[in-house]
Amino acid sequence: VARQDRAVRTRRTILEAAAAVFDERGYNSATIGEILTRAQVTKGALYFHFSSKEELAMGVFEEQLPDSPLPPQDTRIQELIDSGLVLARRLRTEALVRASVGLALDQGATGLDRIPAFRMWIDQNARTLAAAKSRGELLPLVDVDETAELVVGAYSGVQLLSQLRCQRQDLEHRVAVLYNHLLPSIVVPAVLARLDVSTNRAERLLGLLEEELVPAWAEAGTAQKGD
Amino acid sequence: VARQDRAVRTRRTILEAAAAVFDERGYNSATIGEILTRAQVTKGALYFHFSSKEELAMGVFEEQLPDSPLPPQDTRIQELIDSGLVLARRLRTEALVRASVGLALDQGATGLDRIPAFRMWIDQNARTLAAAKSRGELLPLVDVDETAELVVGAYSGVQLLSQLRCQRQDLEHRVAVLYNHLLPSIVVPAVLARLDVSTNRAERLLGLLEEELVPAWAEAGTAQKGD
Amino acid sequence: VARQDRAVRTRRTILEAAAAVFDERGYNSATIGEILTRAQVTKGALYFHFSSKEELAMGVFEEQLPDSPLPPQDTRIQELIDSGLVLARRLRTEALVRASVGLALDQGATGLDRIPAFRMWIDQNARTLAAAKSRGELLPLVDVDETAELVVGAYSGVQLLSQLRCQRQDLEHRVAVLYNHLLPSIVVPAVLARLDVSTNRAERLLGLLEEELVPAWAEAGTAQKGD
Amino acid sequence: VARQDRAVRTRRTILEAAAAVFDERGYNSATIGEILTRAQVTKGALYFHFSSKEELAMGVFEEQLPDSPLPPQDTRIQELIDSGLVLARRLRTEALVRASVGLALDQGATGLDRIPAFRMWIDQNARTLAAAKSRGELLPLVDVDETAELVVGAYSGVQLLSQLRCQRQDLEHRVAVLYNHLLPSIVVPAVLARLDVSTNRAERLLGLLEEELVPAWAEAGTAQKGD
DNA sequence: ACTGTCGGGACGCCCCGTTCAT
DNA sequence: ATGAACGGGGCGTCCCGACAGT
Repeated sequence: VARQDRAVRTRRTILEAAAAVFDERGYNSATIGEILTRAQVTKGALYFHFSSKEELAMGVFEEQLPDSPLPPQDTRIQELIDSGLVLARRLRTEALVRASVGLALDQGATGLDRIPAFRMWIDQNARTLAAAKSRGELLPLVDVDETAELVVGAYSGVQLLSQLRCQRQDLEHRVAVLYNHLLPSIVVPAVLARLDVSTNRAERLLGLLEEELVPAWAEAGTAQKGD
Repeated sequence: VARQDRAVRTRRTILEAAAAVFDERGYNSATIGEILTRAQVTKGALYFHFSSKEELAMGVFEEQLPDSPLPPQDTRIQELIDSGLVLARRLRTEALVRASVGLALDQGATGLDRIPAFRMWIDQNARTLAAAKSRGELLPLVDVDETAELVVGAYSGVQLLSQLRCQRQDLEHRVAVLYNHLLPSIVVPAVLARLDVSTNRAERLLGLLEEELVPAWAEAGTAQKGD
Repeated sequence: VARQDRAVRTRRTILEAAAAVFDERGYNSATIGEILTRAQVTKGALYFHFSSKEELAMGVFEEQLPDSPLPPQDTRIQELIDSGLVLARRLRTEALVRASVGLALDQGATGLDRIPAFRMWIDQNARTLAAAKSRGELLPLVDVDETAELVVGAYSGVQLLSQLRCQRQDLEHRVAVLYNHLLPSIVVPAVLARLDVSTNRAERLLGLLEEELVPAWAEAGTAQKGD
Repeated sequence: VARQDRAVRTRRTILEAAAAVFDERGYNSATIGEILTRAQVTKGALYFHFSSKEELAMGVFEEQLPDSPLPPQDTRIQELIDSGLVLARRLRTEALVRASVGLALDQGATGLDRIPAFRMWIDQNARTLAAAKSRGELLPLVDVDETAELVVGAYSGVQLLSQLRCQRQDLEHRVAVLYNHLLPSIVVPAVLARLDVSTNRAERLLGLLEEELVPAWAEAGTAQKGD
């Protein structure tokens, strides 16, 4: 099994390097060669784990799926905000997440099916919004699907601009601004007043997670999901 | 001089083809070869007009600068909306505009200075917002610069998602949704009630422009600018 | 006739520019474009006078044929030396001569027949050596043809090395050294003692020429040639 | 390791083909394509071993450095002659040597540092001449450095002319002629009389080398070097 | 099972000599 | 004599196999 351990590590190394390069250069300009150099791995190794550049990209793509589940909140809409803020933070700190989003937005990623990634993201938001609506958190006129697409689209754009202007350094702030501007037209005033959209909320949330309080409500969270 | 006419036409043909390819493939994946094929032009012709792929991209970039001036409106904020809606429409109908925006958002466009394009767009919005604010159209807490960046970022993302999902066919609708969600947190209620954010407004505005009523208030518009 | 004057001047301008570029870059790396720029002439003009790059090179090649005839000397061998020293000087000062020699030595000059140039040069030397021999200036064992080829070959190499080391700045000195080393094995001691191989001899000779004493023995020279 | 063997062979094949093409066409006119064809190798193979045309040229350049050491002789000046004659022979029989010299003389070889090659050659000659002088083999007025440069330059030119006229077929003869003409003004008569400058001397020397008498005085030679 | 070396070839960009209408 | 267009290659990049070791 020692063998497999190493294999897993190698795979991870490659993925990490690929993520970095994809993020910096975009799919097309990223070269296998640079990934190789950065991962300190040879062609043979890479092609053992991934049989093509495309598959490598898909590997990066899928690697970050396990969204860390977040602590449940009073309102669904707060949970929506939380996931957005946490994503912002992870975008700044985790190359794989960065590359994932980058790839999804990269027009040049020929042959990569970028739609599912957005679908998942949108659906996730739509589900949360639907739950919020059924609990009376949203204004009556809100169209859940439309809003979900809007939020994802706007978020993507904000992230892109942040990247262009300052390497995403102010991403969390920009995302907070985005939510602050969108929520008044989505959420009922009573709920709106109680939402926390502060910039450092993501940090606090992730702090909690690492304190291993996680498992507790991780289960609770999934149990509660179907309410 | 007839000679030069043809040159101008050729240049235009190339630009148009380049715009299409850049739009479809992204800067990096676009190949000179495909542009050549699409433009029905030879390498020689292309390299006579543009000395490199990069310069070609810059050509596309600059070609659409002439924002058609729009008719002045009662409120500045309505003018902001108008420019957004009109841009949405042009994005759907004009390949060059499409490519311009695509290029500006394209990470792979090495050596292309994408920042100025955004700067201009943001500044334009910031100026309009400032004017609106000084006329009491905005809520007191609105930070003009922050909001301008937000609007541009969100718009970009919405446009990107629309492209991905349906080739921008519903772009105008999505932009309208965006404005409908953002404005309540920006504009004072009194003004908000009078805004027109209908999807087909862009079409109507551009219809007017072509009726050549343009010159009339084009002058008036500039004269009034200083109010 | 004014027309023709201009044509001649244009032709000359082009030739001069071509010479410079050929000299600096070599035949293959020289580009029509650079010649055009340097000559301040358009493509049409160039292709009116020379129908191809090759022909242009041939033009450069032939332009310097008119070896300025030199004043006759007591011994034929001194005349041989004179022509070598004068060539050295012209190589330093006249771009066309430089380019001519450069082209003749340029392996990359595809399609250019470089042999005739050498033939002429060798034959010229052989003739002078033969005359010298018939007048008893040479050692009995000297093989005129062999020696002529040797001199031309050695001269070429010395020139090349001088170019490589210092842009031919010391060419005249090197040529003098060459003659000083070769002559003892070619010329009879009595003549050898009276030869002038000083470095600045070329300058003095060319000085004379410009004082227009030229025509006088120019005729005399050709008359005497057959002796 | 069998793998590596093949690589070494491939590398050699490429070098050989490159040498041939560089020799025939000159650096600039030589095309990678022709080298590929001649070597029966694909671009991938070539660019695995050499990352650019320039580096390929440098490879050719360095490959022939190992001057076969020659048997020591009674006089240093004879050793000088020997090295010249042997080089002449190798120029005729070994493509790599030919290309090396060709490249060094090729003006078009942009980016190739041709000067060191000449420096080495000149210095080698200068050292031998200096040794000869200190042993009283040379005429008192001989300037060692000047003469070394002369010899190298003249040799180069003679070689060039031989190539042009008959593909270097008579190179050894021409080199012999060169030495025969130069030596009388360099060497004292007593030594001069005993020198062997016969055309086929190179062949005899190389014959000895192959008879494996080599090692014997190869050591002796280096030991003796300091005398 | 995994890693490294060497090689294969399709393109990509662009340079450059040349022609054609005017 | 000119501006515009033509098109053949040139060099180099890059994704990827084919195997040989381990």
